[in-house]
Amino acid sequence: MPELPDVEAVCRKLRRDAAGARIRKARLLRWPNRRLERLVAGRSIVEVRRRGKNLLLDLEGGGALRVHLRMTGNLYVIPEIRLRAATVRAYFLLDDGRALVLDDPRALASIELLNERDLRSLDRELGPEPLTGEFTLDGFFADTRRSRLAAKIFLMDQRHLAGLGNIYAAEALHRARIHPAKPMNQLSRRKVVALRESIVEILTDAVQSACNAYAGPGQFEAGETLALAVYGREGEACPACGRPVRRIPQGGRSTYFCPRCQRP
DNA sequence: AACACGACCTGGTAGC
DNA sequence: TGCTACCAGGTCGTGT
Repeated sequence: MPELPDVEAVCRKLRRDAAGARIRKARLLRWPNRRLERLVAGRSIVEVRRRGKNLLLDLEGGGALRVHLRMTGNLYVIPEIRLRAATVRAYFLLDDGRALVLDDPRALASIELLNERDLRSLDRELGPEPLTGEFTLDGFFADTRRSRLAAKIFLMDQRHLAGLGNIYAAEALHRARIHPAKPMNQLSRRKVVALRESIVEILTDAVQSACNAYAGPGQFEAGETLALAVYGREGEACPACGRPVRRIPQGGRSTYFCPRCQRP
């Protein structure tokens, strides 16, 4: 689930459901942490934000809960505590009887309490947000000149750009017609321009469709999902040229691309 | 610096 | 059916 668009959808939903609520009691089931439980109890959630793939729940009095959903995590508010699910890794009982739940089948998600200094260093460690004015062409281009990393690996490195993952890195490269193994500093300026535009377009669309899809339990679940051109489509026809999509390993993960549209 | 690999976890699915 | 092998949207640490 969670690359930037999915995390953004979760964030918007929580902003609606959790911002303003007071935490009565916190329980971390997967990684016992009495200190955190003690420190957040009684504090209100004043704002919910996203930085890259991190969810930040700002707390009254300073500091924030940082939640990273990793591969399969989800964070949501339910009307009351039904904690049957073995996949519930943490929960926060709210003053009004509802509960904020961190649900994660694979238990890879993480949650921690950050002070103001931690927040600043998190911000420094991450690259620009692709859907804001921080993501400038000049800044991005300059960054690409300093790296010989394969384009796909570069895009997934959160220090260059915050929020892309395996799916949207591959999709953006396909849209910009760039081979995933191309060394970043060998891309022409024209290609970097195209890549930047592709990233913004893809993520904008994906945020839109993620927000529709996550409208809420029971709500219109059926928001049309964003069509992926190459990700997960090994052997299927490239929507642009019809050649079969290929899968290659990169950095221990699968990269999907079209060998005709994306030449080395 | 770049890269390869394993670790963290569980669950779904394809193939035999 | 039951088993195995491999795959999965992310990051971190280690070693070469």
